[in-house]
Amino acid sequence: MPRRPSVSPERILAAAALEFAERGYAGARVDRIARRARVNKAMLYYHFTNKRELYRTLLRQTFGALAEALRQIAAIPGPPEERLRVVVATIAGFVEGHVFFPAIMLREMAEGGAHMDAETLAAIAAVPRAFIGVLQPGVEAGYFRPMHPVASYFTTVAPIIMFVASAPLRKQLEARQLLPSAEPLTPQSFLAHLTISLDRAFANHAPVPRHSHA
Amino acid sequence: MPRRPSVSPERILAAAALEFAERGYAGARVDRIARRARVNKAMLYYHFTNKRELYRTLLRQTFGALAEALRQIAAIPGPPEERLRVVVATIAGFVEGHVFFPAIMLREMAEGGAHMDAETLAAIAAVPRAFIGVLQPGVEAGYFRPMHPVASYFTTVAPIIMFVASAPLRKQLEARQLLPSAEPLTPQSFLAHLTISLDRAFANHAPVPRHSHA
DNA sequence: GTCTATACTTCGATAGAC
DNA sequence: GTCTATCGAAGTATAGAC
Repeated sequence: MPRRPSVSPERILAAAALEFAERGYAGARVDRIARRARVNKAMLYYHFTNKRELYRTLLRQTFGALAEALRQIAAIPGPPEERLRVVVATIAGFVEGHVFFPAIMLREMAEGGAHMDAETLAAIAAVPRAFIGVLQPGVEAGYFRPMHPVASYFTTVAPIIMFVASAPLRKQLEARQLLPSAEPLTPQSFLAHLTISLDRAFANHAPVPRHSHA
Repeated sequence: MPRRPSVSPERILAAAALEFAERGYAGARVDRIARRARVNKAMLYYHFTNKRELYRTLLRQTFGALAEALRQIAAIPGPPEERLRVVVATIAGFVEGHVFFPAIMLREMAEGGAHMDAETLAAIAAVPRAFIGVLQPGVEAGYFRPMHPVASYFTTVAPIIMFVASAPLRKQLEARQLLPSAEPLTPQSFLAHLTISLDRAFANHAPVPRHSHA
């Protein structure tokens, strides 16, 4: 994923991603996106019609890519616990390659789906759907305890997204020594903590049911 | 906490809370805040100088109140596991009384501390500090497994905030049947899920150390 | 403390030449 | 496809009467 794509629409999308992540939809400036992409503003409108369409395109593309990455995990062989670990690693890896994503995801939840059309909503929904597609078989097979799929989604995804998205704010707090932590928490050790936590949180301690006698 | 305080500054703050939560700092309109508070726009500037000061005041007040609520948990007697449950319930209760809070918290993390001064940063930092003040003694006493305090903070708080904040978006997805969930997940059952999850995730399975032999 | 009217600025979007 | 110039709307903030 090159940081400076040579084709205009891609460069514009890359610049838009950073701008929307940093400032939000309302705070983003079309002028600034064009400048960051080193294209003329009229060029931007030529390719994307308006600010809203540019934003929607970015959302569709980004959430779609994450959903696709998660869907591929379902095919991985091995115990459900292992796939859960891969889910966490996959989201973390996606975020590493799309640094703008956590902020945009937080903002979209706060906005409650404003400036979105049906297609964009579907792309967003594809992420929890893919997650649930990977995790739920493990619940049904009795490896994980009975859980509402949406609950397992938020318990897993929220910490990753919020931890990564809050990095700039945490950095500010640490610089002013407003956090009591001895050593700053690295992404690696946070992911290790989360993986262990989810392993324990989701494990089914009851005997694995063979067939339902209902 | 009355929804329609009779004094102007309070009414303005209440209106600002909703507006900033729904639209974010850049998307919020001073005109709209004034209208929602049923005060003249000039009145708003008379009390709060400008939009930025109004926003900062809101943040200080809100994060300060949550931190205060969390600090009081440290005094509650009983095992650390019980205090962890109280922490979850306290945050959930706070959110219930401050419906605007989750969206604002998500937006602030995404913004990375823009438009904040030292005092506001300190108020925000007070929340994790208070959380850690409640949880960390349980770690040191060996009731919880060794964890970086900031990691435990995000593992606990992120799911609550993101679940509640995402309610409007989830509602949209459910209305279009884009989520595979049989029944929609209620806040109550989500909190039950999270409480059990954290209980297991944080529990120390190793024997409780008496005194360090270091 | 409260209100009306308005100054000043910024921003999204387009016209129209090349 | 690309660029310059600019329009019109919307927004923050204030002046100044009461």
